Amino acid sequence: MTLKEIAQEAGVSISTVSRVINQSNSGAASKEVQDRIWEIVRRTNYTPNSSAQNLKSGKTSSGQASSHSIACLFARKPDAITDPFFSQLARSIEKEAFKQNYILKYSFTAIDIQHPSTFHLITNNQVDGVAILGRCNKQLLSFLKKHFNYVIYTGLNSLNAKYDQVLCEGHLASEHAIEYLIGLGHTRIAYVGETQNEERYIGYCSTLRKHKIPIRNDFVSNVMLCSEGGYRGTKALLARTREITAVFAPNDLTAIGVMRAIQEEGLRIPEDISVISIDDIDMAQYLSPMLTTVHVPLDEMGKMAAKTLIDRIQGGHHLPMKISVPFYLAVRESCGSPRKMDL
Amino acid sequence: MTLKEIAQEAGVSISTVSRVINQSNSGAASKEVQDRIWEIVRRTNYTPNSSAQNLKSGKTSSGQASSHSIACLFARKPDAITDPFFSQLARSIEKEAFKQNYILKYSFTAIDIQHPSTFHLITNNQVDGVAILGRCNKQLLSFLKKHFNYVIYTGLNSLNAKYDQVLCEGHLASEHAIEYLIGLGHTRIAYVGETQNEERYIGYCSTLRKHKIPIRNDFVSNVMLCSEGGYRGTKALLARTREITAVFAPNDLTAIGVMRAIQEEGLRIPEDISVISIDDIDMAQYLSPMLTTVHVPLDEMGKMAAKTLIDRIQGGHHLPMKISVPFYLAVRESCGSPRKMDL
DNA sequence: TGAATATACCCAAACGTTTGCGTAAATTAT
DNA sequence: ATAATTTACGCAAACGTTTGGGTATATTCA
Repeated sequence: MTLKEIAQEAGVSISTVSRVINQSNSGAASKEVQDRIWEIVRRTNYTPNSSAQNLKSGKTSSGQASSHSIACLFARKPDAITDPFFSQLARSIEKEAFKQNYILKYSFTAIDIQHPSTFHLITNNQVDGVAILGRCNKQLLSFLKKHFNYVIYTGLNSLNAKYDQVLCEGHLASEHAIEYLIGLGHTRIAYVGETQNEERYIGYCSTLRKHKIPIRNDFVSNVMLCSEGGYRGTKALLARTREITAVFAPNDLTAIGVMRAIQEEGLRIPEDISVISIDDIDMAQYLSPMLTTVHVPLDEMGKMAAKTLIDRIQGGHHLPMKISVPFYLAVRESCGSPRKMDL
Repeated sequence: MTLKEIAQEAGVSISTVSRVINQSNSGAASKEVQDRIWEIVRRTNYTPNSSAQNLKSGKTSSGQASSHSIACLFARKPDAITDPFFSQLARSIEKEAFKQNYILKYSFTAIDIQHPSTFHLITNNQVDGVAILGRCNKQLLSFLKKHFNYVIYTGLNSLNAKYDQVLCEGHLASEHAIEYLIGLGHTRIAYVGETQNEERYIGYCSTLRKHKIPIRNDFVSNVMLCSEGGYRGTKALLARTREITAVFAPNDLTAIGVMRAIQEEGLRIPEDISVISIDDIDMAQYLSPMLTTVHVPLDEMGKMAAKTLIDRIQGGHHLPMKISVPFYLAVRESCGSPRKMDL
């Protein structure tokens, strides 16, 4: 079904049909004609050909055509989508976007965004804006800068002030967690997770420093942020030293592996070693012991991200906004005071 | 950059540029002209406007234009994307598709696929094929039937023989798990998970029946497939009866909640109650106790799904294929023999 | 009653491609 | 040397929309 066919059947011109369907008031049609057109539209299940729409309205040189759609880019690592932190974020972004009549058009994960075919799709003004989930490197950033007017960083602090951001301030979240441990009496706190470009690690360091607690190299295991990483890192850590009384993992996924490794070594959580992390993914409260973790309001973040991005697209604001979400410590079972003999 | 501009700069006609770029030999150009054109293309980073391409080549009535892209539809429930089973599947589909120069264009999760705006996007021949993740209802199915030539079911048995399928036979996986429990000596095996339209539940029932073990209503908790569901279902179950010696959960996510509930009641796994499930998501082996579960080769499934769908798109086969992936039991720590007194 | 305005419509150009057809010039065959 | 063929291109239509600029007819105002 095309406008032409509808026009023929309704006995009017194509322009009239177009205007009626798009409700552009400029050249209104009579109630009669409108009804006739809508009847045909509904009966034939007509849907506009978006290629034609885009082609027509996508002015190459000046304005962008609005496709009422946005994209999600999992920038951090290839399988970010399998990290609940990001997939939950994507889900809530989509939900909110949908509410506002935008759709989540692409959500790329394991692919190289700069591959020619992707490049095509992305650059043919097919999406109005992009939400970057996770940090992205310089190269990717400059690529995006070139091709998108509307970009928002979601999830992690990007250290880039040019675009909107909805983020969880990693160093603050870490501080929250570490302060809690210190409050319980811990001083020998290990770190298991990525250390490079990881502000959650920076928060770990700065908070210890603040309390004049030296950062010991043998207390730090640099591993990838996943259960396996947590497991391996902790195994190595415990092979190195048994002095620690607590482990801080930068995310829950890692903490799961950390806990496993500790328990496998015959140690108890929290009696022998406390475990704390950040994120509070759905399953955190169903682990044994229930994970004490800094709750990051993922759904709220996603919602805010979508709102902000769409507002920006619609010209609602022009200066880069930086929205930090609040978090709180979900105190559960995996942390306790260190035993006397440890102190 | 448009063909027109390139043509101008190269001093040739648009048609020539188009033909050179698309390497359609019909009206070849001289080596000289070709070089000149390609030089401009590369220098200016020209990318064809896919809207125009689609518009032109997407014959409404006859053949479809190939966009070298596919879509993923999370059909089962709104937040399927946060279930590692599905997100891992999506990831591997994308990976393989990308290898074959297809891209994963849309992946809808929490949205109503039949909403007008989505409908538009989907039906404007913007994707070559669709991979449905999870089971989908009649309504959705007939919708898809109408609008897509190429559809593949991935993950779960769809009981529909018209389309390609790459699946894990749920009842067999269940049988695998239950047989193992029975082999260990269990007879009082509970089920915690969805019961409607759930073939993993069917497998649970049929395997028990096969062994002449009656299916007790009070051993079955009908809850949603997530950690919370597992937790609540098991809590209710244990409030009802303490006779059970094992719990079968249809997926790992649910099993996490099941384990938590059991441990919270002061019972030990596997000494007091064994827990078994299906999927073997990444973190299954980092739980305490390590989860004994039926390993489903998700990466292989996704890979096969993408391969099959693309092969179908390219006309490689025409009859619906049904590919079942093999699975094996990953025996770990969460199952043991029931204590003597239980028997 | 005539002029101004509003209503209800249509025409046609444009968006960037692809492609059938046409046609000169260059090459080959006879 | 002429005819037949090939090579190397250009012209223009078409895909389905949107939209600026029309033009009749109908309504309102002075």
